[in-house]
Amino acid sequence: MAFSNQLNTFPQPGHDHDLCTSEALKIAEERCRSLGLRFTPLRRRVLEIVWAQHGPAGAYDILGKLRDDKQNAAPPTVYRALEFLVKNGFVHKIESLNAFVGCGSSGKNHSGQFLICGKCNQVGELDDTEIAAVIEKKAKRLGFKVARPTVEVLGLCETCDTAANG
Amino acid sequence: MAFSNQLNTFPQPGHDHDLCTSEALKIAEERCRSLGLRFTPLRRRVLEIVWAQHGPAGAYDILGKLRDDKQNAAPPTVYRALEFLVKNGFVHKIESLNAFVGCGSSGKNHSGQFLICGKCNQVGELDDTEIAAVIEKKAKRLGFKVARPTVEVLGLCETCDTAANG
DNA sequence: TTTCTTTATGTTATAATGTAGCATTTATTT
DNA sequence: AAATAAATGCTACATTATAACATAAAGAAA
Repeated sequence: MAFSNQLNTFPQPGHDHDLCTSEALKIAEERCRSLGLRFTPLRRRVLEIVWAQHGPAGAYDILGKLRDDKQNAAPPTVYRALEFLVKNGFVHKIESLNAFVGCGSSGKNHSGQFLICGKCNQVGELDDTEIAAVIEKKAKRLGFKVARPTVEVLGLCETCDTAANG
Repeated sequence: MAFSNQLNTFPQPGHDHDLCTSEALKIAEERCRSLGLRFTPLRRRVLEIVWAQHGPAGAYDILGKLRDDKQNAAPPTVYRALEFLVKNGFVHKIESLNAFVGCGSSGKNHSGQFLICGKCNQVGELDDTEIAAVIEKKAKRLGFKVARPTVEVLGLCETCDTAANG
């Protein structure tokens, strides 16, 4: 399957937003089927909402959106769906923002590396093996066994930087 | 000034805990004086409490301890002191734990790199220029201007790993 | 010194984020 | 069809963090 849009790295201003979402949903659906995971309507809907933002979404933002078509939704509704989506690699939690973003490379490597623009709040996913390798190497040197490495880089994306400084 | 104890990297089981604390306080005091910052009794006490744990401390844990000798302390009391301490590099916030640890290298580089043991909850500070450089390089390649890079590695420290797997 | 100004702290209330626990429903297996 | 397991509904609550305004303390200017 070939996808026309970049699900990785930093999202470009003019990119096709809806296409990202529909591709992500399709990938999740397929992957769940092949793994025997239950991609329920609720989980699907939450994933859709997360992607619709194409930027970090707080759990309560998601809850608000979810309530548009599901009035009885409560915090656990969202948190449980997110738990499933995060556990299975369809969504990442950005710890420094207490927010969630769709994973641009579900199923592949999951290094958990993010570029967070402090201006437009967009998040780019890096998934860089060299970064992962250096972290692994240095940790190992200290006898530390790496389980889940996280890199969250706050800064300024190219678009915002250009807009600000020419 | 030479310090006998390792304020950096992963704390060893037998290390002199109190010495870490007193050294960290001394460093903070000196640095504040030289920079014209106000190292008030409250801020000093909060820093002391953070170091006393020698592991990540939640804001409300700190508040509890603070109340032992300051009954009227409230959340803003602690959060404001922490804000000062973080801003000036004496304390780091571990985003993935919503907790705070004393900075082992106040005043030097502040790469914000942490090894977090999921077993004993100890946190080691890395401060590795190679890791920082790779992140910087890869971000730059995407036109991203790095402001504050954070690396939080969840895993198992040598002590816990040895204890578990021989 | 005395006043002015800034910075820090006190205090109350509330916002934002996240979970526990148990009932009910829906799916899967036997 | 019955039994089991998984997911969701739902209430209540726990944890983390901040807003807003009053007071006090420190530093700068007169």
